[in-house]
Amino acid sequence: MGVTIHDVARAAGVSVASASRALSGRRKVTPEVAERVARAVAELGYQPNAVAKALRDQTTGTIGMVVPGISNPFFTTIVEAVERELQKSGTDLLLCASQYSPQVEARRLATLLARRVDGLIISPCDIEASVPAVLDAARRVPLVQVDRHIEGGGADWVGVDDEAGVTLAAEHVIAGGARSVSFAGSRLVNSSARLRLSGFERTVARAGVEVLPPMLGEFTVEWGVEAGRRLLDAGRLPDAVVCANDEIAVGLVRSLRLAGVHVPEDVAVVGFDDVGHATMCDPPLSTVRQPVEEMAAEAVRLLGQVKAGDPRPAQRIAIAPRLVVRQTSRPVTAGVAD
Amino acid sequence: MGVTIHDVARAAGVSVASASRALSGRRKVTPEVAERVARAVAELGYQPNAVAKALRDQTTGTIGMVVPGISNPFFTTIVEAVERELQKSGTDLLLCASQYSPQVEARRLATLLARRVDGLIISPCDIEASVPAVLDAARRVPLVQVDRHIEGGGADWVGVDDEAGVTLAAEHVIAGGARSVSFAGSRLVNSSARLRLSGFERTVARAGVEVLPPMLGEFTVEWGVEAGRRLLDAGRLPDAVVCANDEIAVGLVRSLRLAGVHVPEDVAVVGFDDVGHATMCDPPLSTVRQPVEEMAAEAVRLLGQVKAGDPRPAQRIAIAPRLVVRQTSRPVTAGVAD
DNA sequence: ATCGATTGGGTAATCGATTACCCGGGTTTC
DNA sequence: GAAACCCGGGTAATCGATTACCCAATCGAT
Repeated sequence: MGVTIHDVARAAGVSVASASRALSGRRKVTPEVAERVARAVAELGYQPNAVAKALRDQTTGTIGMVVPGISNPFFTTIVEAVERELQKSGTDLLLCASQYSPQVEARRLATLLARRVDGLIISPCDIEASVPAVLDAARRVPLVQVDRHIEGGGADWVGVDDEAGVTLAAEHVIAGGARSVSFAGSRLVNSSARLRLSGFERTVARAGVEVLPPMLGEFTVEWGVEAGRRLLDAGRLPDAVVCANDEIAVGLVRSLRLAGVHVPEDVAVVGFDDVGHATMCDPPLSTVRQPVEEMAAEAVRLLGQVKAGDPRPAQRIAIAPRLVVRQTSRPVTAGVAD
Repeated sequence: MGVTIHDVARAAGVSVASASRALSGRRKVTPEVAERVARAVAELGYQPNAVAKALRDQTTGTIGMVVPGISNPFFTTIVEAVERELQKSGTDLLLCASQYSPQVEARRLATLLARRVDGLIISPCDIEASVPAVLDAARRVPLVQVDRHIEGGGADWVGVDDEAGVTLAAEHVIAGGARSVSFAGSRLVNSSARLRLSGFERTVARAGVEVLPPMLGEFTVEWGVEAGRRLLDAGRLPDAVVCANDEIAVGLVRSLRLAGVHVPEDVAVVGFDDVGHATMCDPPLSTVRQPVEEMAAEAVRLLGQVKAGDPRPAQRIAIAPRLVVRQTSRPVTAGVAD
């Protein structure tokens, strides 16, 4: 079924070396040979076997990527950006989803390594449980983490400055007049969840506003809805809620409005990520924009620099996020606050 | 850097054949040998090279999947379902996005074939332009199309019965009292776009209601918004709009409501797909549910049956969709319809 | 005691592309 | 005119895992 370079060489009446050289152009051949090889290739429909090439060259021209889930638009946005970036160097992407499970994640890493990817980009699903698999992989091939990261400084990382992001969000609602604030986030199983909460707490403490206990669940719309319900049940609403991502914010806004609460008049809401659906929800969501394109470019660039098991101290590149004020928070114009 | 089975054999003091047999269990070895090989593997951190295995076995244990884009939640849902299904047989998925471009699609297919995937699952982005690449690929490896398909019967296909789906949607709004209807869909570059329009036209013609000219753009929220604007500009609204997917429906509902039009009282809207955001938009969207999980299972099953370049006539498996009535259309209760 | 069968282990071929190495013929240079 | 050099082409080693094939040892049966 497979036509090999031997078949091409035979059909062209030359040796496999000549055929290979004619195809790769890595050594000169006479126009005559080039011509006959080209004709043979066309006739036989020859397509080089990348598996054999990979074995011989000890490089596959692929990099593996592991993200928690591909139904989360934030991750698909990163994936697309990474793919675009890799395309420039003719590298292919092997994409895997860990399904938010450290066990699945470890298996995915193992098969990617078995397939001898030239590098790995990963967003580890658990700040603690992902550690051994990630460090082990980093020892074998160049690896960079993107967005989420494991604890300790064992591997390079590119992401947004989470703490700076929530600080922007919190200061924004406080500047808009909020005197009591709450936080709707995720259980602290990954780095984003932790840093966004800690950044929030630090900022509000400094500002001296009243802080309601944080609500921690999942990074989903459903959890946002549930968080809204809890606020309503508590009988007293904060002036503003800072959310750890857009999904939560969307759910929160929906459940508040369903109960007749006005957003942003009664409660201001700010999300995080600004991918996809922030603009299309109603009203459009104020949020903190992650510079996904830059992160992807930076991750790929960094991947090209790191070597497997490099003893050099790991780099952490935190890109500054940007606040995007839409309609779930009060715009701050000089002197208008409150 | 790479530890091979030779290293393991040496460390265990046995031949590579014994090491290989101890690992695969495909022939018996003495407990003594098994034990020493196991210890050597653990000590050296040996991990079999899947590239070499693939070359030798002439099978990679991977199948390739090409979808138009991974930011479309419908495709990611299918991808996840396929991945789950393949996991059962230990097969890995190589996922590629064609970015809605037949050229990119052809390139992706070529690299997947070069990497010697054992099979292909594809949702071709263009009903015409995708034909040569898809047929060529089908000649080389087992291939099944999912959801979208190319024209002509050249390759197997699994998907939803698009015409039956829009028929359900159209009959539903007509039963709900609509006397004038419109269709918001996509330009006819792929099979879904064509079949959904033709199914709509057939149904409304049969029902004898007034039909406004169809609006054809993209499968996006933005186009839905634009379609809503066009309806408003036209000065006269239909009683119902059937949309070719949920994104369009979401955008349409938003732009109508923004203009003060009541949904479903003034205009009923029905979408198509029922993945992800149909439930979380406001109000929740009535739509036609695609049985994604079944489609994925069926596609994988079919892939296991087809052989490359099989002269057997291609199969087309159309799964029946189901109407899900939520709140953008009037529920039909006996005797209540207008 | 001897012959055939069984069992477990080792050697080397295999998959397909690349390339180190070698060779022969033509040029150039002193 | 001979030595040194290119230049283009061919042969075979290489990457790592698997396994066809061969061999020696052991066992059971006659």
